[in-house]
Amino acid sequence: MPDQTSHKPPEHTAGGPPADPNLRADARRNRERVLEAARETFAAQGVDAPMSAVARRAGVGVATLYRRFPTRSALVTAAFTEQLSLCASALDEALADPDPGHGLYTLLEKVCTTLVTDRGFETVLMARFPEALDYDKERARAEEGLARLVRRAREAGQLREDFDPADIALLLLAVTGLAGQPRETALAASRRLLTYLFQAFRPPPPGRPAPLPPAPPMGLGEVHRPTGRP
Amino acid sequence: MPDQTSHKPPEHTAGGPPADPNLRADARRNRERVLEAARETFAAQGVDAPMSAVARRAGVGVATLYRRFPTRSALVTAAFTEQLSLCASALDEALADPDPGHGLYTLLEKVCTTLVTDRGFETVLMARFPEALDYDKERARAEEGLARLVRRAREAGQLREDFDPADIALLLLAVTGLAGQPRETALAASRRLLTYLFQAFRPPPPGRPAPLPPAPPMGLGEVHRPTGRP
DNA sequence: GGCGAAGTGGAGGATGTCGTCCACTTACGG
DNA sequence: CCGTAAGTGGACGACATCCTCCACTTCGCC
Repeated sequence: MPDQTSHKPPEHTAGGPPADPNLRADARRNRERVLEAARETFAAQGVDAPMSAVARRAGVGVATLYRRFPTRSALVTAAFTEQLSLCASALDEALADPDPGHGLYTLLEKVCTTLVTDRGFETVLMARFPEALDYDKERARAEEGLARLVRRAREAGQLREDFDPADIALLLLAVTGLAGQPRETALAASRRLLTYLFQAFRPPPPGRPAPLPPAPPMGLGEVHRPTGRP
Repeated sequence: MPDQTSHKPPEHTAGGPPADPNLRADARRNRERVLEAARETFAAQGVDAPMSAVARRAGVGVATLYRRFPTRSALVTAAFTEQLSLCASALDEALADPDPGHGLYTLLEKVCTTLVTDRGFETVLMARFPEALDYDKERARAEEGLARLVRRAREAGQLREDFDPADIALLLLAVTGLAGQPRETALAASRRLLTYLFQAFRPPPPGRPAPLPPAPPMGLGEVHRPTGRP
């Protein structure tokens, strides 16, 4: 055989869904249980929930949790990776849609639903955990794809001339504000807000000039992170 | 002199700006310093900032703080009373405006600016501290006034038929989502979002039916409070 | 001035979370 | 089977925050 000294490609990536395939069976099982517990706990109590709560819910000792996910960021990141890649493929679908306006709307509806349903996800999507290193690449890709989608929709006359890609971030941030409500309420609110905004995003009828104030300087990756204690 | 026995009208209201008039001079001074420190600290670190941080910033011992404001709610509540009553008078002005649409817009712009500028204020405005008892009456009044304003604006043809008072709460909640951004960004974002939404709130041109999904069941006082730890 | 009550600051016990360490258990290749 | 290394749970020390208690200081009236 060509080689042997355990010279595995160095952990090819961090935080991702690839549950190390050379993990003992029970360990891998536990890892999954922890991730699920994390999602549930975060949804119920927010991303600041005590680690021990996650461990308890998973039926696992804290040590296990800390061994698999040394920091809270790692846990949060890993817990929402699935949702993240779901968003990524939703973006691909949107780009493939022949009707860019429809594609954009569908995409945002999906993302907003996730935002409002899986509480804590905004923390990851909105770059609040910079430690999620490989997300940077992912995010750049997303940002670029979004910009393309927006440009196309605008050229197709489905978005007003003064629409700015930052308005997407604006919308996502706004939806985030609804996330505290009980699930059904939040869903209804999110749908309604989205509908309102999309109507406002369309080119205005010729009669109404309706100028906008300038777009805020926000990109998906540039949203401000809440200050830790100084 | 005509009278003396300190028979001041009994504390005409609670929780408000009327710093107990029969408080020793230095005590009253300290109370103000604490309130200002609280506003600053909350703005910088959020309403969960340690009480000791507030005390330190005010240049006071913790005991002083706790004597004046026995609970965190009391402090938060008191700290934002001024903003609250500012909002109340803004509502009165709006109701007095002969153009209900303009009044509503101006009102919301003021409130949103406050929301985005004084971080932590949403906590009070959005009923996150139920202990603020007298707010209940205040809130009921606000809710009623808002409903009236909305009705008038709708009757004047300045709001679409399917506009719902809950959409105001929706808007405020959405703006809350922007509050984490740095001040200037948040302000720009808030203005832009408001403009978008107000355009969507106008009656649609006859050509476009543009139905809305149902309004979420939210009143100003019914926003869900974040779960404490169970 | 001087005295009493109101006011004050900081120490300190209670509580809760973090993250590590280590003696025990379990999977799984031989 | 059985040995061993991977895996595990919970106890534990460090640390932050809460809030109370009490000896000392200051205000303001006589």
